[in-house]
Amino acid sequence: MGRRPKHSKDEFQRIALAAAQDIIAEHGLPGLNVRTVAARMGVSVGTIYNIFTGIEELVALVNGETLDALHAALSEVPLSGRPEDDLHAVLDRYLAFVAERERSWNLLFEERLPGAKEPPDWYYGKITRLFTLLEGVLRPLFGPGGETDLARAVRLLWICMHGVWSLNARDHLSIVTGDAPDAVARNIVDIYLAGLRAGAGRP
Amino acid sequence: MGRRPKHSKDEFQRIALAAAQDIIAEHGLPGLNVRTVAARMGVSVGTIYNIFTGIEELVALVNGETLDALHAALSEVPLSGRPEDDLHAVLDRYLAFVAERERSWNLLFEERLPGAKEPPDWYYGKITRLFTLLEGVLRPLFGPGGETDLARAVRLLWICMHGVWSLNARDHLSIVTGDAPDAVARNIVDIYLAGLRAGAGRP
DNA sequence: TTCTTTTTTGAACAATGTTCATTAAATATC
DNA sequence: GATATTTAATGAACATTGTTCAAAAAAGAA
Repeated sequence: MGRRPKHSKDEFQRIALAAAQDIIAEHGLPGLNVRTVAARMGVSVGTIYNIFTGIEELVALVNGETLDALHAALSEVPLSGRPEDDLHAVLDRYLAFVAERERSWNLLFEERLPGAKEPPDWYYGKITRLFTLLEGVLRPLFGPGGETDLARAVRLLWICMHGVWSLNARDHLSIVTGDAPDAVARNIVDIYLAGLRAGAGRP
Repeated sequence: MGRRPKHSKDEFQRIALAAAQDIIAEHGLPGLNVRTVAARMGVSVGTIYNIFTGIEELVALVNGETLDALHAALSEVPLSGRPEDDLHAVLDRYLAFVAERERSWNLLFEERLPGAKEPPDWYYGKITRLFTLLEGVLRPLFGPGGETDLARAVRLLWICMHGVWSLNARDHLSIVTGDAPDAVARNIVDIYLAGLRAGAGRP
């Protein structure tokens, strides 16, 4: 009863993801587009649209893998329970991760499509998991009943970090500062942490 | 000895800038492209390339005007010499400005071209002028001889703000937080300021 | 009036995302 | 086994950008 697909949709998505990662590794983000992915998969462009609703979905998949890898990396950092020490330890691993995976990291900060669609549901989960990890680091700074403030503090810090990488990905960070991105990130974390320690972030 | 240009290059640039601003006001950023600008100017696309090296230069012009207007707005805020009060006053004006000019503001955070070229020289000046203004606000927090730290502190805060608007411009802020962008900005400023007051940002 | 020079034009190109009528292959039916 | 049915896969074609450049148009010079 009808032609059988060569691969299931999930298999196809995994193959497309691998193809995208190869392309990014070899040619960087500019080399990533529907046609190159299709060519490397050995299928036609139309097949990409049988698997995904559009290229943005594939990009989300790549970014999902990046977020997973980041979470895995940060999970391995041993924690002491001292927020300052731990946040710095996590920050070091974070910066190493960014340096290791510069190309796919920058894909997190690219907007590729004219029609802005929101990311798939599972994407939020991956972000939330990272926030949960960071909440574990900063929790000692907030008393019991401070979970809301804690959650907010983590997210604000994430947003600040986003500023660094967003500027850096477009080569615009140097308009603002002569410092390297990791130095900027460290500085921000230090000031932010001092602010939290001083009692800010609790309305 | 040759055909006379209808307008000088500078005149043409001003006309193009006005056309671009009209388009942004009427159709938003998605409506802004070489053809719409040319059409509204009543010239052909080729003429755009006689005036500019590419569309990115026109975008820079619009952004330059936005930065000028922001500087003008912030300049009018009366200052007391108390960093916390003054920074909050400036922040209020800043947030009002962003709300007033949401569309052209977001153009600051768009990357339009594949080939990344750096902004023209005058662009740096406009940014620097804003930093100078903010340095005036925060200077009391830094002793004499603290100019380097002061300059850095201002730039770091700018980068953090960039994170807010960069996420917001792509409708991604809601992935991270349920709070509105201006609330996020205020929170960040408060924590950052507390950190500076606590003595962070001085190596 | 004719020629020269310079501006202005807009058709054409390139790169990208996307669609959809057509083709091809696998299974069902006889 | 031959035919019909159904569904995956194809890729030419479209749409939308930014960009180029040979040709046309216009203004002054000869």
